[in-house]
Amino acid sequence: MVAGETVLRIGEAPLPGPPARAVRELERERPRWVWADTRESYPPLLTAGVRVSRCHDLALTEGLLLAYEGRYGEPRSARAAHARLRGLPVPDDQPSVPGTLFEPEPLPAEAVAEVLGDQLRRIEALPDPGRFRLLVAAESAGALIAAEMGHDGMPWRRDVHDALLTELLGPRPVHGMRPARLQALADEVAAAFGHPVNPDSVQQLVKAFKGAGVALKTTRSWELKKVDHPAVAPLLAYKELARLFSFHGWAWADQWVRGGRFRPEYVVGGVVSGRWATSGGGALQIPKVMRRVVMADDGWTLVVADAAQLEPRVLAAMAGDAGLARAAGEIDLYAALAQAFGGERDHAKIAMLSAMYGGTSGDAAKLLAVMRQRFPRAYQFVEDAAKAGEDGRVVRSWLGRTSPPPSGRWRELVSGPEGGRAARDRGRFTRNFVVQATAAEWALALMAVLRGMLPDPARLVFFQHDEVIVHCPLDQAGEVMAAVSAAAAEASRLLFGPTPVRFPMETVAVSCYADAK
DNA sequence: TGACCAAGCGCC
DNA sequence: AAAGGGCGCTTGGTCA
Repeated sequence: MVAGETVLRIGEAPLPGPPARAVRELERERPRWVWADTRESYPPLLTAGVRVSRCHDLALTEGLLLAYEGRYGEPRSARAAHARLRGLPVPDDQPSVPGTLFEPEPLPAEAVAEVLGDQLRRIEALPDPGRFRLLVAAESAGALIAAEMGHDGMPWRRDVHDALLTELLGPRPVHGMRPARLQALADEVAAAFGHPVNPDSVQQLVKAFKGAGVALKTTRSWELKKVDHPAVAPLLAYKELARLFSFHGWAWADQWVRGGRFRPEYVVGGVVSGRWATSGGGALQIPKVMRRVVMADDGWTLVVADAAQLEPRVLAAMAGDAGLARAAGEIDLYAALAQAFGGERDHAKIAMLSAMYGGTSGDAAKLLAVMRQRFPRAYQFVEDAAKAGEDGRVVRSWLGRTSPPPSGRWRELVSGPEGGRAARDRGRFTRNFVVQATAAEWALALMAVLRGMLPDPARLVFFQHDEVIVHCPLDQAGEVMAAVSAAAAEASRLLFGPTPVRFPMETVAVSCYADAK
């Protein structure tokens, strides 16, 4: 374990000396490092050129355990966990911004060992410690990967980015000005109304349309598209380009791209379902048009791998529904289901998605009835999750991640006149949670296994829910693609054991991300 | 002036 | 081709 200047492993005495060198030495035995917070301990090691293969992140584990134990929202830092053990005042979680305000004293190694021991005991007390141990391992591996991806960065060609922006917006404007193309569109909008209107202001737009005899509740794109007015076309174009300019324009690149690499800040488990979030850089919302900026280095390639139809496969495996699992043994799950839905692949797809997300529109009800009859266990699985949510109970993923409990506000609301609405909303959330959270676990397991199989110097450089990108030398492409496929099989074995459900990856090696798919 | 919220839209 | 849930991020606008 690593705590400040002290380095030791379980059952050993503290070792003196610079952490990086000691860690490098001990890493030869591939221990599982235990530390308070990967975000604090790992980046300095990476900077020193040291990588570790496995860890146990106390803070992430504490968060998972507290949620399982019905103590959602209690501080989850290792320091807080230690204070609770000792009956001391429990410090609030600090927003993790290293190097700002103050850096707390590192947690002593003895305290780290104490918290670890407590966590391991609590895990053993759970109904299925094996699954939860896998969850902890996967979450911790995710923390390593997130730190490494932040360190290595994703290839990002600033020259291509600049050319793309210039093509769409015009040359980079001086600070505070609109690019030429944006200004031209804004002028067109104003001309269409016959007076100046700020196209970034919802209020001004609604007022301007009202003056032109068009009543609008919102200025959402799909709403505007139904309106017949000369301002609509330039306004829609403006909105799209303005977003590009302010979200992923030159200023964004100045902040997030250095040395030909985009270095986002991932937040492992940042979404309640266990999906990752970002705390800057917007790595999970990069518009598709920007993918052409992501290019492999000379002599290297990008292996882009996408889990196909992940969520329905996860449901099939979890629910143990023989019929659905049989269909999920095929490459195209929806096509395999089509027969049950009158030969219509689209109907099968709508039925599955409605079951997982609580959809009610269009033909959903009719198709759900078919699903209930043909795939009763899968249907019942998500229905049970929805019922739990409506009743104010929590639900858990396959490995044991627990949904947040309902808020006090929700409990008030649900007993009021609009109670039915609040209950149904939460039912949709818990219905989706069990599937999305388990899919996130599968993806974490995939990445953890894949990371261990990658040949040096291949690197994971991007992760987006069910998609990964590996940057590697051209001559490693075949090996990496095979590793992706093997890792997917291993991830499904780890989570579900023997199952007819397959988890195919769509994998391609490309020099530019835009060429995938 | 800074804190906060809502709108809107990008990704899965 | 939709449908659902989840997020982050920027801007304008309000309030203290």
